[in-house]
Amino acid sequence: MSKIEEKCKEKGVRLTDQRKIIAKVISDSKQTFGSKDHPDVDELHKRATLIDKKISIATVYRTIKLFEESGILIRHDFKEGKSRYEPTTEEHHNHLIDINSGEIVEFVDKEVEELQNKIAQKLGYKLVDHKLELYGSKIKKN
Amino acid sequence: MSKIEEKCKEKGVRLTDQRKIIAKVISDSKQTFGSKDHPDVDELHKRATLIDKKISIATVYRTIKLFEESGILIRHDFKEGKSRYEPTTEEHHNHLIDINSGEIVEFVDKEVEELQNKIAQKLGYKLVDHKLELYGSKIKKN
DNA sequence: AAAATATTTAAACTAATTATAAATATTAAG
DNA sequence: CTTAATATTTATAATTAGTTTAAATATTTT
Repeated sequence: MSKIEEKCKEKGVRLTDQRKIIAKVISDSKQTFGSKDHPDVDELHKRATLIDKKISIATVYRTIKLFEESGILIRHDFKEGKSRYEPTTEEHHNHLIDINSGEIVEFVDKEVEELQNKIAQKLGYKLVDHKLELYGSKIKKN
Repeated sequence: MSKIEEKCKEKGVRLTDQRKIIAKVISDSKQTFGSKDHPDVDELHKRATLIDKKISIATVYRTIKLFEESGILIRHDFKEGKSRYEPTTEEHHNHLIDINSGEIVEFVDKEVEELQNKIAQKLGYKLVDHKLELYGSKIKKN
């Protein structure tokens, strides 16, 4: 059973066949593609239909939304228009997006996290969510 | 003449009546509403029609795009779906979005800027663009 | 002032996403 | 277990933000 399936049980989300498939697809994205993945809805649908060719795009959208609301996965709206998804990880991380290839590099930086909290507090706010995205191009070594 | 009109001249963007109106609306957004504003296209259109009720939404979209490409204004894609706009400022700044009211607080933090550069470099990238958004709720004082 | 070029308008079109109604599957009650 | 009640899925229609197009208007060039 995938980690996402476990989480569904925890959160009381009923697991239908379709949801199991979508859960597996998302789970696998991290496993087999590594942190470079983060598929969009079309890609999730495409991968899901490899398992069950009858699954509809509407179900993918609905399930993704359900999973997001249950904190099972995270949606990202990078600068490209389409949303991209990844399973929720224990540790919060940020993203660097390669502007040439679209590849994603994940990183964690404690300093940044602390700084963000400090800033919010100074402005009189309680930090609820935050987004740090770096866009860059690869430095070639010689 | 508004600052944005001046910039258009600099960049060689021809100023039609409609563009002048839209330029004024954006200029005024910072002036009269302060940093809390950042209107979306609908709001820009609404304000523009107060000056000329014949101006079409397509022109607003086209002009906004033109202004953005000329570096005259900045588009933001916060978590709400619609893009919101502000005139380009000399100094780069970040945004804290009030999740309850949609209000925006702008802030500058040198430490954050430096940190971002350092992180990108460490990952082997040249930082081209970056986005830091904090989402928070107001702390009530007692 | 006429010809060439650019912009605007209104309306049609896209792409991503959401809602709806009928069909199918799941759960609960007898 | 078998029917009624509830939830989910499918296919399709609707919606929303944004873009494109063709005809009308305006601006610039000659």
